[in-house]
Amino acid sequence: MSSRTGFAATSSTGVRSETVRSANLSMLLRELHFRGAASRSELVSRTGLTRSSVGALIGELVKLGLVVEMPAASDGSRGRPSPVAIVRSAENVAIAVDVSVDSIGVAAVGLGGVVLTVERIERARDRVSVDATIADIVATVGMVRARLAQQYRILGIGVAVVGLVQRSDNSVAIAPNLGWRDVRFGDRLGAALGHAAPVCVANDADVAALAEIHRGVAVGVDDVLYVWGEVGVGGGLISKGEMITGASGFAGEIGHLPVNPLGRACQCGSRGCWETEVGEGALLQRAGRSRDGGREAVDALLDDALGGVALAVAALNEEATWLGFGLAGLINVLNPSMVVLGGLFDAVYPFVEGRLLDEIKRRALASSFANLVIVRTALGEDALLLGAGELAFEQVLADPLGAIRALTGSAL
Amino acid sequence: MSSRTGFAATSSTGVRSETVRSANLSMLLRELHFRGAASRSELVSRTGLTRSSVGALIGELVKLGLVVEMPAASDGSRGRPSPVAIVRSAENVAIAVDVSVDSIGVAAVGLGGVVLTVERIERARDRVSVDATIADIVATVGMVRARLAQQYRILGIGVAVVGLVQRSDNSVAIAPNLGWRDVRFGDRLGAALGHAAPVCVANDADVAALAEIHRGVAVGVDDVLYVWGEVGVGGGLISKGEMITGASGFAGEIGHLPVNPLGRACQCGSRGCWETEVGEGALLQRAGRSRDGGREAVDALLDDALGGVALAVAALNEEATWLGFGLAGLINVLNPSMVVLGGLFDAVYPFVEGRLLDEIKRRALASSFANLVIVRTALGEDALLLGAGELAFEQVLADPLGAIRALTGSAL
DNA sequence: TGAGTTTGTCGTATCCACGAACAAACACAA
DNA sequence: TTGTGTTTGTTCGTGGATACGACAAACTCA
Repeated sequence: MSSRTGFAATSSTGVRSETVRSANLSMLLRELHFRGAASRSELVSRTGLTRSSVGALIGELVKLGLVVEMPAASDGSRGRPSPVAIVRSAENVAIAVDVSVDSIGVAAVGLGGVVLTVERIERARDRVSVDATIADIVATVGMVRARLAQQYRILGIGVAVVGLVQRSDNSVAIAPNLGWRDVRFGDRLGAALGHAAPVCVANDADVAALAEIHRGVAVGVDDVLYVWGEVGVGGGLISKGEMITGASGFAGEIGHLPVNPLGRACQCGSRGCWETEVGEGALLQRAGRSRDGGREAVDALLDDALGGVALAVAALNEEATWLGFGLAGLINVLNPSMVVLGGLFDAVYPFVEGRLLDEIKRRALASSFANLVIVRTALGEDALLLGAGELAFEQVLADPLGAIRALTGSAL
Repeated sequence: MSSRTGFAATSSTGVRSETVRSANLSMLLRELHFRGAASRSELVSRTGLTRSSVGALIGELVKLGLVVEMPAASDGSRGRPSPVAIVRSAENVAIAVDVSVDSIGVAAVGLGGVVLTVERIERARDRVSVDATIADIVATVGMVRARLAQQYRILGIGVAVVGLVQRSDNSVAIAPNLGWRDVRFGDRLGAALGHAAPVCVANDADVAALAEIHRGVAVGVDDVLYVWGEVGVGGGLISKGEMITGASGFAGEIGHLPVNPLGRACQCGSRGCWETEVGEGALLQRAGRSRDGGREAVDALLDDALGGVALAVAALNEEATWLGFGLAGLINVLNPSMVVLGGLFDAVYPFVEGRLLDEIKRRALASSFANLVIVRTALGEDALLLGAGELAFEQVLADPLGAIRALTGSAL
């Protein structure tokens, strides 16, 4: 069904002509934000709008302080040179926050996706309460902001949390590793920061997936399955270029796909969940190590495997088999054109590739496997912060005029 | 993220003012098609458009022959009565086709979702070739059309096929039960029917899900998991009110979710697929019956269970357990707000309900289970035809003016 | 029968993109 | 250096589409 008319069909709200303006502004800003600086003539050909329209629209974005135009330098080609429009990264920032168990990361991300400043603080396991977390975030945001020299405004605040996040109200339904339950985290953090910019909270795997489709290996890919492993396993599901959130925002909990009826108990209450077979603990245990050795233990295990230690190799083989078992199922269910592996799975990939692909090929439908690409993440440690930045920018990108107007104290 | 601006954000095509007209026409027609007849004043309040706009738009739909207005009867309330707009069902029909293994169904579905005429022909297992199928469809369409008295026009042709359908080109990638492989079915059927109306082909489970969200129990529900069982198991995934098709259109093949590492071989080449545990064959075999006894054997089994036959009860209990095992996984992955059970699962539901819910509750995340509703399908045998009708109407609904114009010989 | 209410219709205003005409800025060749 | 051709920004008028206000129409109720 190529029914992409350019409008969302389900919204039963009438469309006025101002909506057109808003949509075109949004489109242009998205273009500059995601695909980088572009000359006006490039924008004309990319958008299909006329020169006059693009001129007026860019003018409005400039007036909003989101974009500047460079004075039209000659690039050697014939004809009058076109001024290059570019987002004002340094002046329009998002505060990106990554709430993990062992650390809290905060970054100022400039429009366009540039990480301007990063601060990460480690924290003890007894400082993961909601209040302590918020206090730590506020302090770290202060550090980040102190290091920003120029004048700037904050367009939004994006937060990635290790837990189930209810997207409708930015609340955390449950975060087992933090001991949180039904916390209106977005509201509370917003109040604590005391800033006008909207706060948007999401699950960490979803945020990582967002980073991957906007700034990573999956740029331009419409149907992506992002799989992230560590102690637990999380996933981000992208369909038609958009996140599948599910009814409450809990979609993507692929770590709790039951795969082994005879498996071991999972912390979620079930047993035989995928993450009990492919999580860090299972891998380490199979290699005869302590389940909670963490990333260092995994690295040691991989060294062993390189050295040919049989137990390590066997453990990785079993990891590959179970990884393929679960992935094949998800591929059959979702038919993605790309699977992106992150975290633990990124690390072990070189050791499991052959067996993993065999297992997937054996279990996935041939038609779905045919056009599938499996890749490792291209983003480093800042993936979550990049994604949280995109989360924060989403509102401005969707409606530049409205969002900037909403920031009343936005006199740049 | 409530970034529903009314426009699709990713489309990098400029929006012109004609697009506004098209979107509003589409919206009004959708309203009348899905929610039934409505007075002009109702439409005004539902869409947020002004009286003048609604008047003009309805006028255009009338001119296109899609809608008629009833002469404004008084309904007892104060004020000037508003004329009621209603779709012209009898004059605007879709040809809906259901290609199953044992039979072919063809219906004429009127705009608004009224089934005007149905014909179903049984066919032998040796008449499932592509050519024979197309011939049978053409003949049956002829029978259906002969029974339509009034003058009418065909707006589209929707086809549900038991197999993997590539949505981009309406081709069937593989249909094991029919022995088809890489068949450009849409194009060939269109040519054979020799009609101007566009042909749209989709997987049968997807089509059934479409029927369910538009005309069944899932009307108005945005995130739905439709699960359909028979010999095989299929699924239709709805996210934010739209079908998740996957990159090629193969998404929803939940029957091939691996669930049992020690399971039996599946026809897909893998082993331990969900459908080898919950399909008709498995249920019958566990009850000591022949695997391919078909629906009659299942009914007999259910009778046995009612009579307290131990083997039948045990088989149903095991069915419940495995059904819950797979459903829990899908619920964790997709976080739907409603699961709809069809076919075999609809039939066995009264016998498995308790154990099924227990199993899901045990294995699904509490947060995802909390707001979940599990229901049986509300649609009878014609579900596939209703869904195929919606498939066919989609283009007209998305762009009434353009679609009608494209039907050049559309002089009603 | 008249007052009050709700709704359709018509003309005007507004918003927005398009298109044509013109000017500006460049490369290239004589 | 100058002129030509090319590409692009700008300005202004036009057309499409909805909003808004005024007025007429149709109905209920007292």
